[in-house]
Amino acid sequence: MFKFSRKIEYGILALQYMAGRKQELVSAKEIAENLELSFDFLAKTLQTLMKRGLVASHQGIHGGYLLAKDADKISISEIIRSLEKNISIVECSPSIDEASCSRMKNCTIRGPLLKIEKKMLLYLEQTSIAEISQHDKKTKLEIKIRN
Amino acid sequence: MFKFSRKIEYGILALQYMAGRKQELVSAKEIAENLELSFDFLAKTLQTLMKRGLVASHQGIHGGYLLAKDADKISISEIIRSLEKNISIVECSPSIDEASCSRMKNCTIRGPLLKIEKKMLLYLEQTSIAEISQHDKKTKLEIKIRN
DNA sequence: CATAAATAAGACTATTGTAATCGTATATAC
DNA sequence: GTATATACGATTACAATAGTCTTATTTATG
Repeated sequence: MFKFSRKIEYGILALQYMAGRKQELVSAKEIAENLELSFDFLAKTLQTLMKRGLVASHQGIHGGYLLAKDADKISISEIIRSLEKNISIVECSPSIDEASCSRMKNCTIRGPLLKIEKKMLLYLEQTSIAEISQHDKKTKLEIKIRN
Repeated sequence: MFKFSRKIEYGILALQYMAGRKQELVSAKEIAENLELSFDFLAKTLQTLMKRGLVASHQGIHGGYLLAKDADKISISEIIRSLEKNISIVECSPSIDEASCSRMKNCTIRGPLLKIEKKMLLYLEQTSIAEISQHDKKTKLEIKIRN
């Protein structure tokens, strides 16, 4: 549990890449080659981000993608929410009814867990693509995401 | 992604239950019946928590489990670390070598992600079973964890 | 000492979610 | 009209989690 999925990884990497080329159309192919990502998987990820309004696309020859808004307005939280069905750490939403969970009436831990979740999501909300890039430029960390 | 696994759910529920019966031996059967959990799955979870030193066990008739330390000394983070292989949100550890990831040399996001991770884990570290129980007594939230 | 009730532990299967791949359609610059 | 790009659905492969079952071991107690 608790791993960032490859979708999220690809999303963050691609958006960050695009942030470095403001306003320019960047093709999925270029991103995949430069970051050594699977083209197929990246393409699908970018298409999802497009549907969710994080990036804009342009079809046809010389087409590609660009950020739909400033990098400092795109939070990690928003990326996750765009790519995953559900960002919450607990499966039950506030709107769920009693029939779907027998523990409903006297569950003792959901409240506290939602509090934890709120804190974690707040931080993800506060961290933007711009910040990540900034951080990177400063520290020049050499690290990897996945084997 | 980002869901608490059933193991974690069971661990938190069981530890909280045991916290309410300080020093007493509580059988897995009792916990399973009262919280309506799968006995098999709970038993396995408790055995793991025992190996990790979070609970102590007593075999034989009238046997059971009890907390190995005070409820305010058991953090959510510790529970997760005890039950999952790896709590980190990124798969690459600081000790990993370049051969295992081609992006190693110029990965731009791991540093920032580790920073995010550190923040989240800090909060999980700061939240104890005792706090969760406390929270519950105050608020009497009626919620559930899973369908 | 026999028995019942409890934990300990490993093996196995099922289910689910994620990742990866492929084929085809559509748009568009030239 | 062709080459190159995105759009999108279908399908397969794989891995992690969840769930089940069996057997062994421990121990209080009559």
